[in-house]
Amino acid sequence: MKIGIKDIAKQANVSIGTVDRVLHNRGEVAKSTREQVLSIIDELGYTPNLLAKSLASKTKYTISALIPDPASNAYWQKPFAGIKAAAVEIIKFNFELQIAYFDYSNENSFIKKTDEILSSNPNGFIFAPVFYKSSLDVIEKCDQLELPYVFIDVFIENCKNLAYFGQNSAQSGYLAARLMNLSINQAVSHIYIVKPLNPSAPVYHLSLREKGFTTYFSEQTSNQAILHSLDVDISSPAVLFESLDTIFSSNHKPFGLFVANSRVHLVASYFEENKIKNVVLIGYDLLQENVEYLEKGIIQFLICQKPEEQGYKSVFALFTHLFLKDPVKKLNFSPIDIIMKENIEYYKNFKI
Amino acid sequence: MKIGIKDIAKQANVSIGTVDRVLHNRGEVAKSTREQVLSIIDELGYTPNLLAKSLASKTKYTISALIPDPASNAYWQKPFAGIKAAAVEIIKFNFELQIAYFDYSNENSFIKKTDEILSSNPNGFIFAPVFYKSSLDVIEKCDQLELPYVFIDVFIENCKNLAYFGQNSAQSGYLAARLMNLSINQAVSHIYIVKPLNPSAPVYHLSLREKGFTTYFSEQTSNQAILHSLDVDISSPAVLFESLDTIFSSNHKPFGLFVANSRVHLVASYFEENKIKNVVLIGYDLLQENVEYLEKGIIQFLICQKPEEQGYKSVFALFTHLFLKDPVKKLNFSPIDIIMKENIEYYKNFKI
DNA sequence: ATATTTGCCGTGTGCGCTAACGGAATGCAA
DNA sequence: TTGCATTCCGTTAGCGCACACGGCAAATAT
Repeated sequence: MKIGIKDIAKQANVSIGTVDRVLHNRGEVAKSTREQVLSIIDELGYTPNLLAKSLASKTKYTISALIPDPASNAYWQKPFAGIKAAAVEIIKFNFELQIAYFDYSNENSFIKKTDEILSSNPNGFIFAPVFYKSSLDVIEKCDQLELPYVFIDVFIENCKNLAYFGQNSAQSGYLAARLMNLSINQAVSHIYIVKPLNPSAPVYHLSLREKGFTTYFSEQTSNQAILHSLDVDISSPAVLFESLDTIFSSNHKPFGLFVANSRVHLVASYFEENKIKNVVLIGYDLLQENVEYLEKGIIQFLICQKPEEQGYKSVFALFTHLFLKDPVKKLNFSPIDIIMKENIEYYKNFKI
Repeated sequence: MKIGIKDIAKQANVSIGTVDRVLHNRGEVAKSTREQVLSIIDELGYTPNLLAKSLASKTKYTISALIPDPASNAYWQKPFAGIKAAAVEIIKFNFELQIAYFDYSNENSFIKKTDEILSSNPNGFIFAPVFYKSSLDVIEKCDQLELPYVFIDVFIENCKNLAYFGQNSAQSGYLAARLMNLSINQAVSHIYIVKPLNPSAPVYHLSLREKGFTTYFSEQTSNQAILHSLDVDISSPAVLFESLDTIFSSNHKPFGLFVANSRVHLVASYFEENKIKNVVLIGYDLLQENVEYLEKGIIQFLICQKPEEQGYKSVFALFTHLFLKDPVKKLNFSPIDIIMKENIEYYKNFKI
């Protein structure tokens, strides 16, 4: 027997109107009766019927999301998908989702879009604070407006953000190193840490992942690995291939390559073209191209951090905060999935 | 502007009562008006408001679940948790969940419980068909009663089950073998496949996992592994330890052990007690004990197949079938997660 | 003294839908 | 013609809640 607003009204000898007023802090109720009602609510353990609530409620919520343009950044299609999936689920609770994009290598586009969003007065804001300086401005404005905001993918410390959904980048690099080390069976192995990125784009995850990777090997006592770091420009494939040529023609022949982001497929295409075998290749994220190279056996390991889920959960964090008014966990790291040829099959499709 | 039952009533020049009658096939409506209403529903793309629907609806659904007793089988606490989590989510849609248990090593308890459940006339049935023969009887009865049923954990072919949620056991064994092979760096390596089970309990997954494991090694051309199979009785630790003693004192010293179910912690405790190091130990499932041994470095890999999720999704399959009347995917394999010391942290807590 | 404000509270309507009830129209038998 | 099923359909009362409205008393003003 589920108890409702009517039951507590009867218990308190007041009308449901009064109960409703104390539930929503809409004032106009004597302190004594207010406390009376409150105690009965507590005693009977009343929880509102969310169905009836959103059916009767006229208040609409709009939440805005700002992420790098998925059209020009394959990785961000994943959080994007998650956000959209969450959007359709909460539309029935009078929630509307507005998604905007910025150019990943253009800070001004980020600034411009945030201005637009903030002036549209949303009830919640999800964004990827990839540009540190500009993000601090945004954060300050949000705090002033008392607008709840959620970080996705990138974390900035000491903020009043409602939540963060992303990865533990250093730990994933650490794990990648463990996997690389597992594969080592030579006396001396040259390992390359490849950091592929466009110039002027932020490098947040890259350096953290590298750090985790090197940390692992520095902890190994019987260390047979020699680590090299290699920054590559991927604005054109030719430039990338050239960089890789220098490695493979050096006298420090690579035993393995750790590519610190989702562009590992570019390196894999180099492997394929040059028929390179028996070199361990580890990278990130289940982009279609990466999946294909994994299945071909050119990539050995992909590390995946459920980016769809991050998008999905970001939206739901705001939903639970705004609608359910329940507390939200602030720091949320995704699981670090290890994907190999043998278990890729069941990770292909995103489902919640 | 969301369109509702009222809108289509107006369009069709009938009352909402009539519209409701055609929507629910409750008869008492002339064929001509029925078709008229139907075409308008189609034209306007009407989708019912589920909130209002379940708020107004008086029909209750009860779905029953029958699984091995979680109290005496640590693994089954996971699907159990998932089932319960799903139960609280659909309670607001007038769904009630009744969970019953049977004794994993007692077929009669299974038969008895299924009888009880079927005579209680539930609207849906989730069960683990671990006993093949008895399960066939249950399936036949369900088909007669036109009661939708979902298999969890164990799959029986050629049935009209609504769905199956479980693992691809052979593939997970195959993956385990790959991981074992990764770790091999000796010329000749003795690998033991350990199958721990109580006598008289079914062995469904065990043999499939073993098969997958051996298949992998049979496919390797440069095979340095010699496989041994070992059945052990875990009704008492002493018996298990004795079996392991014979292995470790043999002249086929193990390079690695693949324990084909969640009892790997028992083997790990043997390792700990006998200070066995540098032997690769691979097992299944994130039981608390297993997690501890993984973190201690005694277990190298745990393979996990999201058992909570299987329970959760089984319930939701029935929900979508009964309430949403949407189609349900029949065959659902869980992802095969590879868990190591370095990524265990983010798999510990079950969350949907 | 009456008029007006203020604090506090109950009532009523409706969100979109379900399902019982009852009524009008038709058919058929007495 | 009357009586009584049968077929078809409209009306209505909720489901639990939000929120506007109005009302009654006490407090303050004129």
